[in-house]
Amino acid sequence: MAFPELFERFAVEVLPLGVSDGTHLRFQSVARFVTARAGDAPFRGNGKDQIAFVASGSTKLVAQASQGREQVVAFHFAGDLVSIPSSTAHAYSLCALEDCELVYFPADKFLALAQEESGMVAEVLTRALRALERCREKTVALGRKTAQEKLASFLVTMNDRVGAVEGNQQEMSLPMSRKDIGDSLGLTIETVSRQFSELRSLGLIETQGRSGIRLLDLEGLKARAGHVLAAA
Amino acid sequence: MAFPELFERFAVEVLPLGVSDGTHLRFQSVARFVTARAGDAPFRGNGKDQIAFVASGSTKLVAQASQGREQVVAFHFAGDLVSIPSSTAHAYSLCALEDCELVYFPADKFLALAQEESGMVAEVLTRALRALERCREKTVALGRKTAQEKLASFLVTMNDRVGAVEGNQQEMSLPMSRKDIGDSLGLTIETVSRQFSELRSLGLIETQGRSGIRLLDLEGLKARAGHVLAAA
DNA sequence: AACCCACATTGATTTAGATCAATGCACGAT
DNA sequence: ATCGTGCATTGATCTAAATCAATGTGGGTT
Repeated sequence: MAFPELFERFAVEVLPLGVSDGTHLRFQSVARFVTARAGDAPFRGNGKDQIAFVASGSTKLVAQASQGREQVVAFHFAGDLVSIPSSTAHAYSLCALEDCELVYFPADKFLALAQEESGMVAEVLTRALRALERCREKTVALGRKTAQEKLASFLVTMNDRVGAVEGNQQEMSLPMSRKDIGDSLGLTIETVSRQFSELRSLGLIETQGRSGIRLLDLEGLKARAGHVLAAA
Repeated sequence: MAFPELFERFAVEVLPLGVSDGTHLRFQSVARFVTARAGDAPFRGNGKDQIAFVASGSTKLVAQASQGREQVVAFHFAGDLVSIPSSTAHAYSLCALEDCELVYFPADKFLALAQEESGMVAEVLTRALRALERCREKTVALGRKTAQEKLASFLVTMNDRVGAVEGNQQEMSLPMSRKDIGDSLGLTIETVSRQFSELRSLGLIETQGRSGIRLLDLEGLKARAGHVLAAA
């Protein structure tokens, strides 16, 4: 995709309707366009906060802990806006799961420009609150769930986010490896694999190759995910 | 504290300078004022997102998982703004650690009003991004750290947030119990207690009664926290 | 179509932290 | 001041998941 088209995709998703041409142009002038191959880490924390828009493909935001341990903090798909912090207790890097097209902005300039258009800050705020909500749900899983509950809730969440394949509502193709899933759920590859096998033998899922997954019993999975809905 | 004073504290902290009188009044008209005693859960998820401002005291945001397991998603102190989600996979409740004064807003009305003043949305966005950053750091701890690293990073973080007692930079009084700390770090009370003892015997901290903690060696604690800073 | 290699699965063993069980102590109530 | 209760500490045992160790397999490459 050519750069102008890339930026247009960002504009359509994130800039509110009726944004002024001036703002539009100023955003474009601070944007940096990057294409990344699967496995690349096009961005590493470099002391300045950044904001990335995922125009196509999918990414993971990874934090490094000591001794080579890694924690996947979030996965992102086309249309997502990612805030990448830099002055935190852990180094973060954004990493492509599949080939990706990304639009980068320095966070300070992005936020300053956003303030020119009131609807724009609101849009970014909405997205930030959604990201916060997802992060909190992940916190619950990491802190208080068993391996099986973690994987079950992961699959239910991903089913919502990556959407259906070829019309079947409960069929999806996951771009991340077992290692990525483990690093996201605080588990090892082996435990993830064993839980996949377990869910398979319980008749809740079917796998096809390395990335194909069909949820045979969404309600059953939710029941095993340890969710507790708010009382009405 | 009387309600007008309570609201004023919110206005000073969150409303940007020079906000119009009209907006100021409209905010006040949708606000609900609540005082809570230590241990109270003045707010339980009820189907509508809410925003709470902590005027005084401190709170925890707790998510329920199945079988009575609880995860503390965040702690809050005077001056903090909390977003309380409702339609998530887990039921959340805000709970007072000490006697508290709170100002509640329905999230939809709060956000609509915020858009009347561009600086206001920006302020809320800044706070949301800070909350997101904290939540991500917590994710790293929960997913990839040992009990000792979890407690060490918790203490370092709290030292930043609750600040100093009586001039001593590294002395603080924590409002939360061992149970709360465990529910925040994904550990049991016993493990938290054992790690307190361990850090004590390593000469890194000193405890005084149930809530007093002195960090004797902040650098030593950070070294045991498993942090990995971004390379310059 | 056959090959290769990284990824995934399965099995055996170990271990960090949970659970079960007393004991100790802080701090508010009397 | 003392008392009693709930919180914290310490100890013994158990277990879910990690680690160590092969073996299998999907999917890209030639």
